[in-house]
This record gives sequence, C-alpha cells and structure tokens, in this order.
Amino acid sequence: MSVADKNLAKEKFMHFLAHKNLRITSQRQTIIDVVFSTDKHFTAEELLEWSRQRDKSVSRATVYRTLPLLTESGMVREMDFGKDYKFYDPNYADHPNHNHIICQDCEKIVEFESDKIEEIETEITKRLGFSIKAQRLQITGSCEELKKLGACKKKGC
Amino acid sequence: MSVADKNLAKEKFMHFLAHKNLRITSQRQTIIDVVFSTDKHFTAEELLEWSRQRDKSVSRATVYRTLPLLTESGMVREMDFGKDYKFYDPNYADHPNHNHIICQDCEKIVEFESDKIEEIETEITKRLGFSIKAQRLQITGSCEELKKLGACKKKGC
DNA sequence: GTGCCTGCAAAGTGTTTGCAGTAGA
DNA sequence: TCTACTGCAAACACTTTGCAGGCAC
Repeated sequence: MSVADKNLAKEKFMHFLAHKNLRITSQRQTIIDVVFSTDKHFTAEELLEWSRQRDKSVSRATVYRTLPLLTESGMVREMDFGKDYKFYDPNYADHPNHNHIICQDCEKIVEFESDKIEEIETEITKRLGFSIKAQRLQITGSCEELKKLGACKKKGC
Repeated sequence: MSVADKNLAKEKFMHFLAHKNLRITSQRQTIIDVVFSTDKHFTAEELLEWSRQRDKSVSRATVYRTLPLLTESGMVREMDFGKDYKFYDPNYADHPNHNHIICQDCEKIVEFESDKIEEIETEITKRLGFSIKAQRLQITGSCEELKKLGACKKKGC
C-alpha cells in the first residue's frame, strides 16, 4: 500500500469522524498517524506501545476506544485467529477481499487473495438461503522457517 | 450423524483416554455422554449446564479440563467466530472437512462442505511456501428468518 | 459553554490453575 | 496403593466501563 493510499485512507477516516460529530483529539491524532503509517498487522497492545512512543499521554483505554471506530469506518479490519488477542489489519481499505495465513509459531501473517472464495460464497447463498455479510478465511500453518528449522527465531515478525 | 456413528466416536474417545492412561471418572463419563448424544454445536458453558442436569457434581473446571482432551482426540472441533467464547462441534469425526456459516443475529450455525477450500489450500501452499495445519472459513450472514423479519425470534437456535 | 473525550483504576468475561481431599485402576 | 482427578475459589489476560476532570469546537 503506497504512501498516497495511506494518506487517502487517513483522510477518509477523518471524514468518518467529522461525519459522526466526533472530535480529533491529540491522542486520537497520534493513534491515527501510527495506524496509517504502517503496513504491519498489529495487536491493541502494540498499537498502544507505538502510540506512546510518539505521545506518552495516550492511554490503553483510548486505544481500545478508538479501535472500534477504525473498524467501523472500514479502514481497518479486525482479525481473530483464535488467540487470546485480536490482530488488526491496516491494509483493508485498499484490498477488502484479501485473507490471511498465520504461522503457528512466529505468528507471521501473510495476505493473499483468491477468486475461489467468491465462488464459495455464491455456492452457499444458493444452497443454504443465507445472505452473506462477511467472510474470513483464516489459515494456520508453518512458515518456511518453521518447516526447515523446527522453530522460528523471532516471534511476531 | 447417526446414533451408531456417535457411539463409534464415543468408543474411539474412550480408547484415546485409555491409551494415555487417563481415567474414566463419573464426571468425565457424564460429559462424554452429553457430547456424544447431540449434534448441536455448543459452548463450554452449555456443556456444563447439560452435564449438570445429569450429574450435579460436574464442575466448570472439569468441563474446561475435558474439552482439550476432546479436541486433541479429534472427536470434537473447536471453532472461533471472533465472539467472546468458543463453540465446539461434535460432528467433526465424521466430516473433518466441513465449515460453518453463522447467523449474525440468532447465531444459528449451519455446516457445509466445499471442494473449493482444498483447491485454495493447494494454491496457497504452492504460492506462499506455507504448509497448512488448520483452516477456518467462517462466514457471517443473515439466515432466512433474519432476512424476512429483520430480526430472529430466538437466539442460539 | 457544551458535551465528547481523556486517564485512571476497578470491574467484567471467559478460561486456567493451585490446593487439598477423593477415587479410579 | 498410587496418582490422576475433582471442586472450589483465586488467579489470569484481554477488554470494557464508571468517574471526575479536560479540551475540541
């Protein structure tokens, strides 16, 4: 995702806030700057840490209160791999149809797209009568390092 | 899943316990009976409730300590839909490749199978070099009742 | 000035665990 | 007998919330 795209997403989010009569406080500004300056997937705790590096006054509560706004706006996607904590994906705005594979050891997350998912959706709609709101294919597996070495050197790469 | 299949799964699980030198206590027996007498997906809390109806002495701790054994044996599958609690699927032994669609209102869960998922897995393995351990395609949508009435009458059907 | 927003700390929720007594094999 | 197993309650980890003061607009 290019810098220009990132800035566009950021701007859209600002509009989203304005539209809902929500204020752009300095803490929110910091959090937004952080989110829209990375491609990395992150956890709430990581977002707090990164934000505090720029502005000590950002609190855990504000991070947790801002994350739902980010997901509601569609600029960030929440991901749940069945771990205790959730991951957030800041690349969602540009690629709303991608899915994820996570390494079971180092938790490296790789994105991918596949037309076949849409095909499955069509199949489901016809067969079961559900209309589909959201779909997420989340795959757990071994990255190449884990396969070769039996363990990954660093976590959360 | 037929009654015969259920009993087979139950028997397999007993073997699994015996093989690991684990005991069949009366509480475990109750939990096992409950699990292998339903087709329904359930939560830990529901399993506790149902078990207590048969035997008051079953505690929450024992339920939580037994669930990992059930999943480890392959007779039950753990499912995570991003809700606070996990669901467990007792129909996994017979249909190890099925996936789930959950209604966003009443949380009704419907199972389905599709060859396309395997195709996606093959694609991933080739393209990204990951080997796949587990996959969960989780679809959220509206069941027919929700589509027609705008809301579902009962939750957790 | 209005009321949304903040940090703090306490509360909440699903799940796990230490302990001392219990019971299966 | 020998230990795995049990219930209980406290502990846990992540997330949410009540409150009193603060700040964007």
